[in-house]
Amino acid sequence: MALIEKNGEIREASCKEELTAMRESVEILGGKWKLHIMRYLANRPCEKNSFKKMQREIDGISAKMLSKELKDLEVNLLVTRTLLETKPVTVEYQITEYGRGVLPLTETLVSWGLKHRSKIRED
Amino acid sequence: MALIEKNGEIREASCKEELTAMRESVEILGGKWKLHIMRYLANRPCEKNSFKKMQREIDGISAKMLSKELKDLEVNLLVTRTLLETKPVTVEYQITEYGRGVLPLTETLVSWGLKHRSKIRED
DNA sequence: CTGGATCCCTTGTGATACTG
DNA sequence: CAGTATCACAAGGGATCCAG
Repeated sequence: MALIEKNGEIREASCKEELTAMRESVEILGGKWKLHIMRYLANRPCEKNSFKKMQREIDGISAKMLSKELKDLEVNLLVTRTLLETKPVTVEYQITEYGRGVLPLTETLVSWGLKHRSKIRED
Repeated sequence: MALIEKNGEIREASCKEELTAMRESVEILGGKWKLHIMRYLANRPCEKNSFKKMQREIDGISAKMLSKELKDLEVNLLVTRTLLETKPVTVEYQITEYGRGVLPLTETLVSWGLKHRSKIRED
């Protein structure tokens, strides 16, 4: 059972609240790239993850999508954006400590996907 | 670390294989309704989950989407479809034992969503 | 009752060219 | 280098009607 904190009190979330929470999670983390980006940054916590480098290394992502997704993730406090006053300017992205909270989710998805593939193949 | 079974041998999945697995999971379970439906059926394992009843009880879903989503879920062995020769015919859906394997995922999403909401509100 | 067919609108995503 | 603007297209999803 999931717990919810509202107006200072902690209680059990209702079924409807759980559904809403799930939908919000999917909205925030769903789509083709968000979790991919999170994993990418999680695997490179100490490197200089410049925009250009990310675009080169994340399989087929376009600048437009990378820009948009990073902005969304930043709004949700999952990544940080650091502008460096080099010439020309560079920008570095890093996953936040809070952002690491999505890693259990990506792990669940990875292992489910692997199991599912063998399940589907076996019949 | 996630394990993968391929050609009879078991080994650790490569980073790329993990990404592919994650993407497949999102493709199969993503979208607006799939996980919602799975939770609905998981909470009603013994009831007669007719198409009509589901459409009435799952918030704003249209017949088209419910039909399509259930078909997708059935192909992936996550739900079963039983045609009853009543007059007129009725159809019952149930979550499979295998399908219950997605419940840890929905729980993760629920609790992440609840935590995230309070996180975002607090600043 | 189930759910397919059709039409239509919105959103997501990609390609390319361009600016500070 | 880091993005934005624009165009174009595919996919997601809703409404309605209809057939078995």
